Amino acid sequence: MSDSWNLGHAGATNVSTTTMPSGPRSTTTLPPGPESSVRFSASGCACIGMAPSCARNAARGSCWPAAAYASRRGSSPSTSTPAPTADIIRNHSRRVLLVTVPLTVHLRSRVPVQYVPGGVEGKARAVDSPGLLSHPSATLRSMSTQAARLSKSRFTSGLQCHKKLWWEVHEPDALELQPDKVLQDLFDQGRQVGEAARARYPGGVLIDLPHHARAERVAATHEALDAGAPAVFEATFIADDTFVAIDVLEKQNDGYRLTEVKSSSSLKDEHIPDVAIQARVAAACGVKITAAAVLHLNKDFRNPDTGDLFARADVTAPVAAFLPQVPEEVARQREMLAGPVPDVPLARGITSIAELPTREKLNFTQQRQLKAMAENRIIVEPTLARQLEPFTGRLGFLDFETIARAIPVWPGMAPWQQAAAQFSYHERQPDGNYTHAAFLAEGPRDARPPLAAAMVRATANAERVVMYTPFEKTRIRELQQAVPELATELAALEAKLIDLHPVVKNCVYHPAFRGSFSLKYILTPLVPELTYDDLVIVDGRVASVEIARLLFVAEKIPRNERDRVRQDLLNYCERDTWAMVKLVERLRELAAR
DNA sequence: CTTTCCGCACCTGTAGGTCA
DNA sequence: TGACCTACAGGTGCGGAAAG
Repeated sequence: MSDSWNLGHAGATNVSTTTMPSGPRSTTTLPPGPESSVRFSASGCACIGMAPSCARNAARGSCWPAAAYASRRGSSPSTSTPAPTADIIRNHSRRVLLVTVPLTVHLRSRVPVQYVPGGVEGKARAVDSPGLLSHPSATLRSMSTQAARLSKSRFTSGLQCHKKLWWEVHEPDALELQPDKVLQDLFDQGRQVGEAARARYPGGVLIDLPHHARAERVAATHEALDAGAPAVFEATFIADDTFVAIDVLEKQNDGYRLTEVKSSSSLKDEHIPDVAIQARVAAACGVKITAAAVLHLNKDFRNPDTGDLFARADVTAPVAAFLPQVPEEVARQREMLAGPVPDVPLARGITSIAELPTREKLNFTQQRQLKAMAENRIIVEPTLARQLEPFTGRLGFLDFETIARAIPVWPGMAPWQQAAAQFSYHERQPDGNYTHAAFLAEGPRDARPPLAAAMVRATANAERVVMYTPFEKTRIRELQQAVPELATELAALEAKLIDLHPVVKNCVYHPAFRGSFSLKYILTPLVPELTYDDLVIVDGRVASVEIARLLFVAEKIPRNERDRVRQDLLNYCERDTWAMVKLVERLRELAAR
């Protein structure tokens, strides 16, 4: 069974930083009684303990049980005495560790229906006629324009987790539900992609009315369809309390093709229910949907105009197969929403290290982690000194911040491709002092050539250049393509790179790492005197969004704010490389003890 | 001599962690 | 949102030993 987990943030029982005033904590404990008893068994499956349930803040990680079951593998039949096996999953929203163990306990909890990717082929016959997504026996109340409680996004949200949906409907203004800068940017990228897609449909009519003007939108959609528009953008329908706005509804022979525009660069399983709810509602409103498609970004497109920006994937068959489940799920969600907040366990499993089965086989890193937690102290392997040996001589420390746009902005770039737009570089001089060099792109022009030139110049004298995880290495390799005139120098720089991440992972564990070896997690335990507390930007993803804003919408930002953000970015990136400097110093001390 | 089994090395697909 | 890397599981193919 899988050893590919780490002990995660187990034991960190209350690491949530969000406030949950009326939050789900009350549902996090296993009810007393036989359900909470635990015993091992060779067959059957149940759990130890119970993890905090779905937070109303959008847990983009999977809700139980999909993730738990997806990650479980069958136990080997060849093993005569099967050892208890454990799968551990992490609740991304709250960073709580979960383990499921094959046991024989049954929980009362209801198992929500989940869309099972790949499980749809055999059900295609459930649809009335091949390729016809409209359902003649639709029982939905057609064309209702009263307050719709569900929507496409709410439906897909509910498919993931009923409790998540409940909070989104009943407390939409909750702090945790407000999109942060990074999510806001993601939405914005999606909107830009949606708008770009419209260029493909000449003569298309946009339902250009406010989102809340439901009745007017529905009426305008009808009008456009009746007028014979070749395509309608944001075509709006309401049925059975569910509101949908279809990205593109395209006239095709005797019916319509429904197209959902996605900013992703591939078709995903989760797109199917997304399209299905739209098809269902439109069909219930009397629109004959004969085909469904997802229009996503094309990985092979290159800025400015090589290939097609979009790729079309026909999803008629999988959507048709999923369709029969939609009305039932809509009904379940509406019923659930009418009641109190549902008791949905996010996952079941072990929530503390103490509960970990002792026979569980662990790899070296896990064993070290367990030992460190048991003894509540830092553990340093004797091999650390040896592993630090390459980190000598004239050492450089390099960190990038990048931009990644859905619709590529610089020559030769693909959708979502990351490109370095900023770097920070510290270099240890023979006298023991450190020099610093930095670069931050300015203006919409391709930043890679000047960045590469500045970086090549700054790193020329270094013998080795330290990075944390091979992210920088990959970007430098890409720069060789983007800036061919410096390819040789960039290749030389690439050859100097050494990674500090495996050194920490293989040699050091501190209980305060909380299961992670990312720089942000290990820094405070190892170098407590260095913090990010005085900085405005403390997260690479935020930095990335801010750089993009600075470069591409600069004219909308007041001059003084622009200067301030630039300084925030420079401070953040410099702190990251300085953190690596201090980290190496600290590791040396630990190795010398 | 052939067949069968086992351990081992190697390959491939997948999941999780990490970066932005 | 993507991509990379790593670890692991599971499959395959090989050689050698044991069994027939």
